[in-house]
Amino acid sequence: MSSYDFQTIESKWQREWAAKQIYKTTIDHSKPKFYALDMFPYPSGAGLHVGHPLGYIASDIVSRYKRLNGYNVLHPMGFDAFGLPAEQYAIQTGQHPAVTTEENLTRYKEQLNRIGFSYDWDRELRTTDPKYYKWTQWIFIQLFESWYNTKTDKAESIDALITIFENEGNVNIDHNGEETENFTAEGWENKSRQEQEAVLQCYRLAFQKENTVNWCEELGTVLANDEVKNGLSERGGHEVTQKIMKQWYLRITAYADRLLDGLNTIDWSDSIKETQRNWIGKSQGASINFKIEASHHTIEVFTTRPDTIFGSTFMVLAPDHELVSQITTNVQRAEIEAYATIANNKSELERKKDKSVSGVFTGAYALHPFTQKKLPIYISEYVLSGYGTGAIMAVPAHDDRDHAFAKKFGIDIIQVISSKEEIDIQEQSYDANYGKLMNSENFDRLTVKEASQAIIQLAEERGFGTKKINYKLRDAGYSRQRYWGEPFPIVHQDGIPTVINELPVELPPVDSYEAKGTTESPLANNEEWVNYTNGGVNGRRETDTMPGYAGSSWYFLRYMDPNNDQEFVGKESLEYWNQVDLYIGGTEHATGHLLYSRFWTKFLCDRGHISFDEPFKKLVNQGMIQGESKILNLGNREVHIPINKLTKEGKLTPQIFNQIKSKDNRFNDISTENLTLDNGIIPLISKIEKMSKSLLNVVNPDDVSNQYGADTLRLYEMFLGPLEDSKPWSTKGIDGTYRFLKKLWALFYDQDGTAQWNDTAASKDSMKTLHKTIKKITDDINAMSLNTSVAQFMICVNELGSQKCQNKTVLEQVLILLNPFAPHITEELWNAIGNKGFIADATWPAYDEKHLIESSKLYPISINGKTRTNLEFPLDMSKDEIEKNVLANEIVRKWLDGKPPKKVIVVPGRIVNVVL
RNA sequence: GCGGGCGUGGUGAAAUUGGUAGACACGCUAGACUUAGGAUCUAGUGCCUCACGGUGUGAAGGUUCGAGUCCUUUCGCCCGCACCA
Repeated sequence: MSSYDFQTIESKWQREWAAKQIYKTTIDHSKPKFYALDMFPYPSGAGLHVGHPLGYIASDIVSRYKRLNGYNVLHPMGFDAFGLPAEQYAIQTGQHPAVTTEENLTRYKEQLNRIGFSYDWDRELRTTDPKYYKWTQWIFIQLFESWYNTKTDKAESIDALITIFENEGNVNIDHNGEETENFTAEGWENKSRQEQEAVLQCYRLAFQKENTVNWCEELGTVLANDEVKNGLSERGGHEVTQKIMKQWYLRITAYADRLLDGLNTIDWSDSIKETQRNWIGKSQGASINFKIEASHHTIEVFTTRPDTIFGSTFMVLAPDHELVSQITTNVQRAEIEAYATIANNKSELERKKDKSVSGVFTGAYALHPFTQKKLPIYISEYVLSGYGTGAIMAVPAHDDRDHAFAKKFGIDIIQVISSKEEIDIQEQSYDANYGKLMNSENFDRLTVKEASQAIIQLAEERGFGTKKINYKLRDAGYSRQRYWGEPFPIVHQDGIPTVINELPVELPPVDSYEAKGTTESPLANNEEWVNYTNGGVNGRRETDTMPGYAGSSWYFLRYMDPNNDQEFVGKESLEYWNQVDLYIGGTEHATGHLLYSRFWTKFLCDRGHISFDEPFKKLVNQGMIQGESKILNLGNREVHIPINKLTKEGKLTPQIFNQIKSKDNRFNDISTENLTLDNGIIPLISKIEKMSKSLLNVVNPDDVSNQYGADTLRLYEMFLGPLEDSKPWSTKGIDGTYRFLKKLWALFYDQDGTAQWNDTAASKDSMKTLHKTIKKITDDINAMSLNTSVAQFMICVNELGSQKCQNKTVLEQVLILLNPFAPHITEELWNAIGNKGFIADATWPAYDEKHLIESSKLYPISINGKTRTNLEFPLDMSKDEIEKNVLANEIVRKWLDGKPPKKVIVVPGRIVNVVL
C-alpha cells in the first residue's frame, strides 16, 4: 500500500475483530482482572456527537493498555434505555417507545463501532430488556423485604424484625420514620394485618409514604430531588410544584453515614466527593424541646448552635408544621391560615425568589427551657418543613435571618457571644463561630465549643434535649407516573402491598401513553392488567413505574454475568470481576446515579449478595466538549446557523445561506439582500456553548471518521487537553494528528509503497527514542495524562523519522505502544511487517533505563537565576571542577565583569547558578 | 454566603521533589519541490528591540541562590450546594 488509506484499513479490521471475536471476555483465573467501565448512554434520537466518545476513548485506551500488560479486561457497553424522550415521542406519534428506542440504539451501536472500541458486545445490556429488569425488580423486592438494623449497622431481613416484634415488641428497636408508639409482643399480636404493615412500612428499605413531592405537571410525574434544578425539572426545564402524594421511597437515609464514610476509601475527584458530602449534608447539633405555655404540646427544634440558646428570643415554625393549627390562638387564626395557604401553595422556585422577610404571630408562647422566659411563636416561610424538625429557636443576635425577622417584628436581640471588634448587635447580627459566652448565666466565659458540650449535657440531665445529628439527605422518591419504566412487582391487596415473585413483571400494552389527566401513570389505562388475581393474591397492581436510576444503580454488576437467568449475577463472576477498577463518566451524575449505585452496592453487600460495599474504586470525570455556535445577528434577534453547512473555514456566503433556507423553513423570513456583507461573507458571531441539536452546533463523530479516520478522531480527542477539562470542539487542530499518522505510515512505506523496515541494527539514538517513549507512555497512561502521550508519540515519530530508523523491532514496539490509541493503523502495520495474529495479544514493551543513561549533561548556566548559556560537562565531574569550568567561561566572565561571584550553586545533573 | 476547581503566546496546551517557561500541535511568515495541492519538506515564530539586551505564567507582596510551582493579600472565571437553623 503506498499511502495511508484509513477507510479501507479501518473497515477491514473492524470486520476482522468482530468476526474473530477478539474482544470476547471470559473468566480466566490465570490472569489478573481489570474492569473498565463507561457510564452507559441513554440512546437519544440525535445520535452521538463528538463529546460522547471522549470518555469512551479514554477507557478504551486504558482497557487495551491493560490487556497488553497481561490483564484480563472486562470492558462492556450497554444502554440506559428507559426514559422520558422516547415516551414523549410515543405520546406524539403513538409509536411504542420500544420501537424508537430500538432504532436509536442501533444507530448508537453503529456509531460506537465506527470508532473501534474494544467492547465485548456479547455482554451488551439494555435496562429495558425484561431479562434485565427482572433483576431490577428482584433487587426492589430485596429492599422491600429488608430493614436497617442500627445496632448491627446493616440491612437485615424484615422477617428478623417481625420475629423481634413477636417476641418482645419494639422496645429494643430504634424508632423509625412515622412510628412513635411503643408496643409489646402482645401489642403486636393484637394489631390487625393492616396495622402491622403500617408499622413495617416505617422500617422497610423500600416503602410507601404520603409526603410532599416534587410534582411536574408538564411531564406528568413526580421527580426526585436530584432531578430538580433550581426549582425546574432537570429534563425539559418545566415548573415543579409541591404536592402531597403517596409514593414509593427508598430509605437511603439509613445509609447516610456509611455513604459519607465510604468516600474516604475511594479514588474519586475531590469535587465529586465534596458534592456528595454537601448533598448528604451531615450536621451535628442538638435536639431541644420547648414547652408551649398553657398547652401539653412541645416544639422540638434542631440547632447546630446550642451554645446560643440564651440568646433565643422567639421561635419560628414552618407554615406547614403540624403544630401550627393546634397552637394558634383564635385571635390569630385567620391571619395565620391566610399566610399558610399562600406559603404552602408556592412552588419551590417562587419561595426561593422571594427573599423578603415575612411571617405571622401564632398568638402562642413557648417557654425557654433554661430561663422560663416567654418566647413568641411565629410562622414564616424562611423555615423549611423539610429540614430538621421544621421549627427553630431563633437567635437574632447571631443569625442573619433571625436578625432581619426580629428587626421587622420588634423582637429583643440579645448578644450571647462576645466579639473582639466593637459591634452594634441591634444593627447587625454577629455570626460568631468562636468567642466567649455572655448573658448566659452559669455558662458565661466558656468558649463556644465548651458551652455547646455543657449546655447539651445539662439539657440531657434535665430531660429536654439531646445530642443530635441531622442530614440534608432525604429518602429517595422511587415512583414515577410514567409508562416507559420498570413496573413494580407489587399488588395492593386489602391495603397491603404484596410482592409478586413471578418475575419479570412485564410492561403491558396500553392504548395511550398519556395519563388521563390524573396523577396516575398510563399503566392504569389497562384495566385488565391492573386487576391482578393469582393463587390467592388478588388486588390492584401498583401502576407507577420505577425511576431512571433504578436500572443504572446496579448495571455494572450485570455485565459480569449478563445472561444469567438464575441469579442477578453468578457468584463466580462476582468473585472474579469484583469492583469496577476504573469508571469514566460525566460529573452530572454526582448526586444521582453515583450516590444511588453506592447505596445499592452497600445494601446488596449487607444482605450477602455481593462481597464489596463500594462499586467504583476509581472514578474519572471527563470534561464536556462544547460546541462552537455560529450566530447571525439580525439586530432585533440572533439566529443560530447550522455549522455543518458552512465552508471549511467556518464562513457563510449568501449562496450557502440560500441553500440552507431552501431546506429549512426556520430561515424563511431572513432575506440575504438585507444582510451586510464583508468581502462576500455574511459576518457571524462565534459563541462557545453546549453542543446540542437545538443550537445547530453538533459535530458528528461519523463525519470526522469519514474525513480523517477513527484513529485520527481518537488521537485528536485525547490531544485536545486533559481528560477532565471541558473544552470546545475545534476542527482546526485535527490536521496535526492526521499528519502524525501519515508520518508514522511513512516510517513503514516510502511514497512508492516500498517497505522500509529491515533488520539492520537500531542506532543508539533510536533505542533512546524508543525507551524514552516507553517510559513516558506507560507513566502517562497510568496517570490518565493521555494528551501528553499523544505529544510523546509525535516526538517519537519525528525523531525516528529524522534518524531514518528502519529497525523492525523498534518500529514494532512503537506500534504496540500506539495500539491503544490508534488500534486500526497499528493492527494494519503489525500485520504488514509479518506478524501472525492480532496486535491486541502482543506484550507491552519493557522499559530499559540503560538506553537513556548519558555520560554527560548540557548544563544550563544561569546568572542570578536567569539562563545565559549552556555548557556540557561529564555527569561524574565534581562540583568544584564544574564551578571552575563555569567561571572560566567567556560569557560568564563577561557577566562577572572582573568581580568574584557571591556564590556559585551547582546542582549535579541539573543546573548551575552563579550569583553576582 | 459556603464548598470545590482554574487563570501560562494569536489558539489548544506542556513543564518530576521549586531547577533552561511555552514541549507537542494548530495558525502565521519565508522558502523548496511540483502532475498547482486543503499534498510534502526546510527554516522561523511569547512580547519589546535593527541589535546588545530587556521583559514575561491574572495583579501586588513575601520565602529562596533560583518560584508557573511554596506562603500572604487581591482580582476574574467555571462548577456544586444554598433561607440547611
